Amino acid sequence: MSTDRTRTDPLTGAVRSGADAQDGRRLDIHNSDIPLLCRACEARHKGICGGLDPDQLQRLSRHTHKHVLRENVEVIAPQQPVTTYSNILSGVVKLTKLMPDGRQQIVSLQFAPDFLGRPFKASNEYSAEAATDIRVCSFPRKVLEDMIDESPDLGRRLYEQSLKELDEARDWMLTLGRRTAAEKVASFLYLIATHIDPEVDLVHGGIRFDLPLKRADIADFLGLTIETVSRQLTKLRKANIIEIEMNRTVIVPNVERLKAACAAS
Amino acid sequence: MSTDRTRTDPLTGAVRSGADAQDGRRLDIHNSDIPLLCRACEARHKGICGGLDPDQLQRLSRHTHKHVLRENVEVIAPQQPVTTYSNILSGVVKLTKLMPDGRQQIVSLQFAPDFLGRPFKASNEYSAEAATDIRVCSFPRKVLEDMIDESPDLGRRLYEQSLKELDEARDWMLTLGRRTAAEKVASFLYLIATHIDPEVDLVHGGIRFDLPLKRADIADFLGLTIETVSRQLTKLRKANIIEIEMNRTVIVPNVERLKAACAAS
DNA sequence: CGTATGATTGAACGCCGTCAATAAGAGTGG
DNA sequence: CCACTCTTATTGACGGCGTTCAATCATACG
Repeated sequence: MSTDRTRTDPLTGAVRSGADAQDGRRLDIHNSDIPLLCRACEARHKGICGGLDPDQLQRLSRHTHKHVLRENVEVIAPQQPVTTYSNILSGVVKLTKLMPDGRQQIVSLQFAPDFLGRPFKASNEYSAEAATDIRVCSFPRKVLEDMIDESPDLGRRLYEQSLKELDEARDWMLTLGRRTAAEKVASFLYLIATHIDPEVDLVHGGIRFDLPLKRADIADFLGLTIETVSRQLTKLRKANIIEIEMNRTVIVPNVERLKAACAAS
Repeated sequence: MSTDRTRTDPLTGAVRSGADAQDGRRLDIHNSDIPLLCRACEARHKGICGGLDPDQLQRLSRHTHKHVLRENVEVIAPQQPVTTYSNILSGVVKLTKLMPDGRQQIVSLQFAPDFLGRPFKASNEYSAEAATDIRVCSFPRKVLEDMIDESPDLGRRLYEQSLKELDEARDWMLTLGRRTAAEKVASFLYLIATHIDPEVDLVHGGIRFDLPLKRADIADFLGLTIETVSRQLTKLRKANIIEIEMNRTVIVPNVERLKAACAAS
C-alpha cells in the first residue's frame, strides 16, 4: 500500500525518466532494464545497489518494498531473527543497545543511503528505530545473501560500508571515553552538521539544520543525561557558538568555532 | 632474520608434518603444496588465510615475513601510508586514538589470529602497537588487495572480521557511555578472560590469567584514570570477586560473580 | 645504592548526575 | 475558545563519583 505511494513520490520524482543522466557518476546504457522502482533512487548509485547489474536489480526489485516509517518505529527488533535488510532512502535511524536496568546507549546514527542490517548473523544485538520519519527500501534476507555470492562488487560495497561504520564507531569511542560533556555536545552538533546536508547561509558563511534527535536521544548517544545536554547547549548558545530556534533548529554562524569546541583530534 | 627463527619456532612446531590432519576443519589434499611458512599456522584456518587456496598461499607466502615484536613497538603508525597488512599469531595488540592535548583512548584490543589493517584506505586513523610481546605475519598491501579481487572467500572472511569488530566496538560503546567505573573494570576483566585462553582450575571451577595491559592502558581502554582503575581493582579484590598476584596475574574463583559485576546486557 | 617505572592509597575538588520545579507546545475534548 | 493533559525542554540546588594532586611503596635495572 505504501509501496504504491512512494513509487510515485513527488519528493524524488521517482518515475521521471532521464533523471539518471543528470547523476553523472554512471550512465545506464539500457535504461529500460532498470526497474521502475530503482530509477532515481540514490541508494542505487551511492549505496550498495551500485554493486548490482541491471539483471540483478530486476531480481532484487521483485522482492523489494519501499516503506515510510514514522518517528520511533522499529526497523530492526533486538534478539529477533533477521528476515529483511533495508536501505535508508531518507531520514535518520538510530541503533540502540539496552541494559536490563533500563540504561541505554545509541551506538550509531545512520543516514541515507546507508545499508541497514547485519549479514551472516541469525539475530540482531541491537534495535534500529527511526529517529525521524524515514523512507526505507526493504528486501528479504535470502535474496541479498544469494546475490553477495554472485556479485563481488556487491560484497565489496558491503565490506566498505562496514569498514566505514567501524571507523565511525571508533571515532565515537574517543568521544565517549575521553571528551567532556561540553566537547561531547559540540561533537554531536558537528557530526549532524556534516551528515545532514545543511542549509548554507552564503552571506555569512554559517549553516542551519534541524536536529534529528530529541534531547533524550542526544543524551543516550553521548552517554550523558538530558539535563547535562540541555545545560551544555545553553552554554554553547551563550558563548555565541550556536543559536537555537524552536528547540530543534540549530544555526552555526562559524563552523570552525564549533569544530574547535569539539577539541577535535 | 627473525623469519628464519620463527619458521622453526618450537612453540608452534611449525614444520611437523601431519599436524594439519588433527585440525579437522579442512584437510589439505596435497600438503606439499602448502608453504612451509604456513603449515600449522593458526591464521591459516581460523584467520583470513583460510580463504586462500594452496596456490594463493604460495604466492602470498613469497612476500610474507614473520616478526617478533616487543611490548610497545608500533605495528601501524597513525597518519602514515599503509604499506603492509598483518595477521596476529600470538599476543595482544592495542589500537589507540590520540588527541592533540595528550588524552588517548584505546578503541580495540586484538588477539590471534586477528587480521590487522584497514583495507581500501590510504592512511590509518589510529596507531596499532603491541600491548604484549607479539608474533605477526606481515605481507605487502598490494599482494593482499589483488587476492581479494580473485578470491571471494578471502573477501568474505575479511568482511566477517570487520563485522565482528564492529559488534565488539559497539558493545564497548555501551561500556564507555553507560557503565560505572566498577562495572567498567569488571567488564574489562571479563573481556580478557574470554579472549585469552585462561588456565582453568578444574577443582574449584575458577580461572587464572595474566593481564596483557598495564594499568595505564586499562585506564585508556576504559575511559578512566589509572587511580580509579587501581581503586576499583582493590574493591573487586575486597569483595572476593578476584585475587591478584604480582600485580599482573588475576584469579577469578567464580566467573559468574564477575559477570554479574559487569551488569551485563 | 640510586634511579626509573608501575602501582596503590589518601585527601580535596569539581564535573556531572539526581531530584525537583517550571515553562512551553501539541493534542484532545468540552 | 478554553481547560486539561502529556510530552519535551530548561533551570536550580545538592550530592556523589571519579579526577586531580600528592605521598608512599615495590620491583627492576644500571
